[in-house]
Amino acid sequence: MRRFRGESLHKVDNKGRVSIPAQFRRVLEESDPDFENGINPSCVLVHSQKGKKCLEGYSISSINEVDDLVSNLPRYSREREILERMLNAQSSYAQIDDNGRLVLSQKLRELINVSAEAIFIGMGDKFQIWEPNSYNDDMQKIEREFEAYDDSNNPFNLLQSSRILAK
Amino acid sequence: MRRFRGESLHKVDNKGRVSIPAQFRRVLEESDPDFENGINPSCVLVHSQKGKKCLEGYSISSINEVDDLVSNLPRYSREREILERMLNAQSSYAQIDDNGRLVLSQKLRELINVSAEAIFIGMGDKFQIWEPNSYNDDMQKIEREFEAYDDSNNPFNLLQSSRILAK
DNA sequence: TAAAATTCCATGATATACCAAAATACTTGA
DNA sequence: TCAAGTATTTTGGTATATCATGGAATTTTA
Repeated sequence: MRRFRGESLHKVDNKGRVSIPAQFRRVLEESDPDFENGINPSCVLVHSQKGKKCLEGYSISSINEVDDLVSNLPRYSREREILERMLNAQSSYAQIDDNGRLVLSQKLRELINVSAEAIFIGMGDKFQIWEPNSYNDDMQKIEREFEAYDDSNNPFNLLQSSRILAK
Repeated sequence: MRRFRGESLHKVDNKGRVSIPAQFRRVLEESDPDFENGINPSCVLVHSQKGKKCLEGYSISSINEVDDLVSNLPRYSREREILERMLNAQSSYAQIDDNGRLVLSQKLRELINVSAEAIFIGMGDKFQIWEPNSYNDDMQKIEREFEAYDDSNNPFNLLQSSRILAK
């Protein structure tokens, strides 16, 4: 599976239109069955936690993966109700236009405080959309947090150990 | 399968007419066999859950799924009797008109305390209709409930853990 | 026949599709 | 390695279609 990688800054016009980074588009195309039929690919934008100043963009196959897990929970369970509210109620389809853009509604722009520019961040099987300054703040926060670890409990160790366990 | 996503606020006129969010209509069209024949799609409105001040709208295919589950229970069991009452007796067909609206009868409006406005909430394979203030209250309740979870039993873990298990 | 419900029509607002220029990246040949 | 030509991406502007909504006309019901 192709992954979302890298950072990419884009203009947002007054209608909310933004270009999706071309490489991201390749990922979305690869995982949207509609694309086969000559239709522009879609993605799903999720704003899961209030106070979180970014949107998360999922390819069709990765959002399906998440939704299928939710659908496997008992239909009228409280956990399912909560997850549907957090994931489905706080999300929207976004179809890419012929020029490779999607539109962020007024509401979405306000949620993440975006006006003239937005930055796209590759996160593997999803990507994030931030107002550039908010992103810098968040990135600094993450870097500080990372530096505070010592060698023994560095997050990278988690990769190392599960790899060993797997073999 | 296309899913109901997002929140959408609509006017209700004094005859009880409300527009269904256009994206919701697409979902209903996709799953109503009648739509093929040029007929406007229908949905089923259920108002069963105790104390819950909302209606739940099902697409034809998802209400069928629920009905099939009920049908699998022993024909004369008490549980089945109860569920038929809650799901079938407390529900109604609603056909969408040419302008994409449905009408909420006086009775339904009173049940959920709706007058001038109603908000539609995407919940995956169904949607909910709320009086806007009631919805805000309910959403706050869910957020508080969500925050009260600790890392070990957060509902999102249900997704995460099964995802790892699957691999 | 009056009230209620449904269908039909009209319109401003919103969102989508279409076209085109500017900017960037890629290819190829010397 | 460079440079010219080509293709792709990003971006702006405009036209078109769809949506949400209100009101009138028609049908149904009691």
